[in-house]
Amino acid sequence: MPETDLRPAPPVTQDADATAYDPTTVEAGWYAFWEGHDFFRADTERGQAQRDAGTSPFVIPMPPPNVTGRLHMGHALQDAVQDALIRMNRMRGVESLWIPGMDHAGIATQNVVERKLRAEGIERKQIGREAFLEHVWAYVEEFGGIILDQKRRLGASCDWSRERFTLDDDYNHVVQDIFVKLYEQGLIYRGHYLVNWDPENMTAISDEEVDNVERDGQMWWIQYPYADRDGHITIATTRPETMLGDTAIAVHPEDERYTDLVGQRVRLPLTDRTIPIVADEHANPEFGAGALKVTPAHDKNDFEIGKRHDLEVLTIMNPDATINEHGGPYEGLDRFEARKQIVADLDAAGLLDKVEPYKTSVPISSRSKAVIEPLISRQWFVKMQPLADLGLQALRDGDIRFYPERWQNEYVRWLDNIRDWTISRQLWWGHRIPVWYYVDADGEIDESRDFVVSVEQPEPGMVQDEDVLDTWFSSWLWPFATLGWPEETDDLKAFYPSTVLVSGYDILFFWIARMVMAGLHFTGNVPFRDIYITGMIKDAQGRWMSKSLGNGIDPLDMIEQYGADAVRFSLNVLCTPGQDIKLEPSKFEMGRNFANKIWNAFNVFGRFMEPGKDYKRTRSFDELDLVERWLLTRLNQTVKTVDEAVGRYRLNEAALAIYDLFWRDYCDWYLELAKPEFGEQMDDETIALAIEVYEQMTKLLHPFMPFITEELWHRLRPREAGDACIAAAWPEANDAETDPDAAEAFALMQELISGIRGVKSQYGVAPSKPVEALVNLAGTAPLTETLDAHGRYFERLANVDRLTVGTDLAKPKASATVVIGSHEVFVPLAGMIDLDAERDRLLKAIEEKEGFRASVQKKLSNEQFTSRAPAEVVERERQKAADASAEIDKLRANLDDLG
RNA sequence: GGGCCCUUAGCUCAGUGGUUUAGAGCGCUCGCCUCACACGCGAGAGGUCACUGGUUCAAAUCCAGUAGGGCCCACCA
Repeated sequence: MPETDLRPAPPVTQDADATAYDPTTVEAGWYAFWEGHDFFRADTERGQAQRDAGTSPFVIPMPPPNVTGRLHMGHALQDAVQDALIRMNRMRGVESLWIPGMDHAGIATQNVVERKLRAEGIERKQIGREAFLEHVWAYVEEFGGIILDQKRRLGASCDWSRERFTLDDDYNHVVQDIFVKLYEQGLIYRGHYLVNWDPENMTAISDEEVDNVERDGQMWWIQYPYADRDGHITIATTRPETMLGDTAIAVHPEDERYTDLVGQRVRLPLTDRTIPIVADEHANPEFGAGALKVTPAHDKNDFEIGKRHDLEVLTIMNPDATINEHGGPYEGLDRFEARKQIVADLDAAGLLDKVEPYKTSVPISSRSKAVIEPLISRQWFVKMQPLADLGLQALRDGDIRFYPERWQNEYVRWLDNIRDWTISRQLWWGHRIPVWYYVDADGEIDESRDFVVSVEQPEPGMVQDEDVLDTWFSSWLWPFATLGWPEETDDLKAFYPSTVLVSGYDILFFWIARMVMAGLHFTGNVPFRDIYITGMIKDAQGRWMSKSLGNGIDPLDMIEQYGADAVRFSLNVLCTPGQDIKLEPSKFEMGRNFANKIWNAFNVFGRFMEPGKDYKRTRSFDELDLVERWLLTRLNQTVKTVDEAVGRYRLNEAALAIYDLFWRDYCDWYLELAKPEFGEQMDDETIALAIEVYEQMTKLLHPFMPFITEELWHRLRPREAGDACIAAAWPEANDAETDPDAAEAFALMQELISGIRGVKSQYGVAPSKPVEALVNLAGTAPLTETLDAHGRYFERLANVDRLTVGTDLAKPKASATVVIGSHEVFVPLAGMIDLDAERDRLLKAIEEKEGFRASVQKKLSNEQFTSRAPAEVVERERQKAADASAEIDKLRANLDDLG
């Protein structure tokens, strides 16, 4: 063999009894073969040439998985879809690029390493930033990237030569560059604001990283005594501990109960402070006591009220959510401890009016699951409105398109209500914020001097901002940063914008919408034209798969058990765009069984092939046998169906169409007729046709089941070293080899044969027992000839040893009858016919037909229908009624005949 | 509070440019180790397409509403 032939050795032939397909050996070798031949690598020059010629290369940016992640079913689903699209387009001759890579995943990765170090007795803070980051890098070196190998197991044909990591040096540079640009454009600003503070990770997070969870809580009604006279005002709160930071009471300006109290002061219980009562529209007279405690430093609405009334903003918590020095006796207590204590103290002081159960929605950090504490803090933000406008405009202009379309509503809704993005994170693992500060004599940041925004250190001695950027601040650049932007690289010119993004709806806001905005803002172009939203994988009960529930299904277990091809095929069949998938392992049996079918079907002709011989058909289409012309017709129809379905991103429809073609048409009908009898040989012409169609189906199936198809590709014919299924030309529908008449004739024979089989089954005649059959056609001579010439079909498929075809055949005594349209089949069953059973059978058939005819006639008797519906439709209905009548007549005549 | 999705055979789901007798996989029934495949072959049973009303010649499909399930966003403390 030539040196460049990297084909794996064929799997050891299994022994005669073990006929089930074993994917393990077949799937082991081909990935190296593909990679070795560089089939995954997109060629920039070819891509550019295609773009110049007006055809865009086909490009998918792979959603980069977390560097420390493991493959889960969601990845497997999306990869199965993406790889199918990539392979299909590559076979079509479109330069195709699937860009792989990984995300540094700031908080997630830092947490993993922090936990690991803690288990070893090492605290992050003790060893310091630099040492900690060394640990993280070491961890990433050792355990990172496993997920990419797992994708290889699935057969993902991504271009590894273009692999990127969001924390690579050059990527890091791009991120920092972007920060500087946005700052200079006035789209990044720094400020003290109330942010979502995660006390567990001790960092700010964005609004999108907060989940609101409904919980059973309590509402406490608390008395605040007036400062200057007797009595009190009662407020209701779900968070009594925050009262330590109250700086006002608010009542509605038109709330008559309180109008004369506005401007007076109350004594804040448990502290020695007095605070004013202010009038603010935000207080709802209908809710609670109508009076509202105002804690500007720990509540978003209160913060706004505070601004309106120029109230003091008093932060009472430390970053770890313990009470700070403003909490007096409660200093040092955790916020929930403090709550208990404060409630107890209020109760003791007689200031607690009542406590009632109350459902509240609690903000939870999606990262740590800790309860978010709104906290004033100095952070960096991106001003989003100008970017959102771009994103909305792109959709309006039709520059991006969602599949399924309804997801654009979510996209629009989010962008319409866009809020500024908190991008700074108090972490160490991530892209350092490119901002520099002057230091004073004590080495502290000199707040009196302006900071400098710059990638490089502007002056010796300046210190860089300690914080890093939100992970998504790097991910949103993925589609163009991976292609070399901001350099005008050849890759960028050839492969940007990409074609389609395949992702789940869970990251529509986090990632997809932001990529659109970044693409538009920085490159002036959308990052991708199509957005294919997949559903999410759920367990059999419809619950999210999670570690804590232990209900996850590991794709690698499934690959081991069923094979990668089976997993990929099944996932593609199950995947209706935008719809969640309830998954259980048994779902993969469909794919496994199919792979087994494919494998075994090859043997039907494979065992007759001479090694090394290239079988080529010499017969023209017209010279082919009827079933062969039918098969080619079905093949060509299926190619059209597949192309059409894939054009709408309906890979499930495409996969099922090929499945049907292969199993129902090719195996169940064609092969059953093509395979030789007993010890006979298969002639070369038959082998050639069997191979030809099988080869075409191999190509159609390759995007879904790359391994088994590649294996069989090399068994079908002698192949040159570089000849591979992955690089084969995608089938094109051949109208010259499509014969609707043959298809129709064969379809009729299928019905007749099924009818005869049905009679035999009904009367308990063994399928292997030969029977006689008379086909009484409704008077068309050419059809008679056709059927007559193909008695062999009836013999092979229904064991009809004597077939009579005619137009005026008399029904033999003691025959069972099947009526197909206006045609009849008589099956003489002397001695076996059960008159009562036959009568029942015919009666049932009559009943069904009459029901059908009645519904058609009802339509026809409606004058509105006949006058208003298109003539063509009415005619079709008339024909249906006439056909049904003819069939019923035939059935009745046969019934009468029974006596 | 606003919005979206789902409800089709025992189970899991396709199908909604309106018009053949609504499909698949699994399960079920009957018969088959028919020399490619029991991960298989043949033949069957099984559905008033959640409910109500409307539009239409014609509705599983379009519109309105109702019920049940799920999700997203907002959040009057």
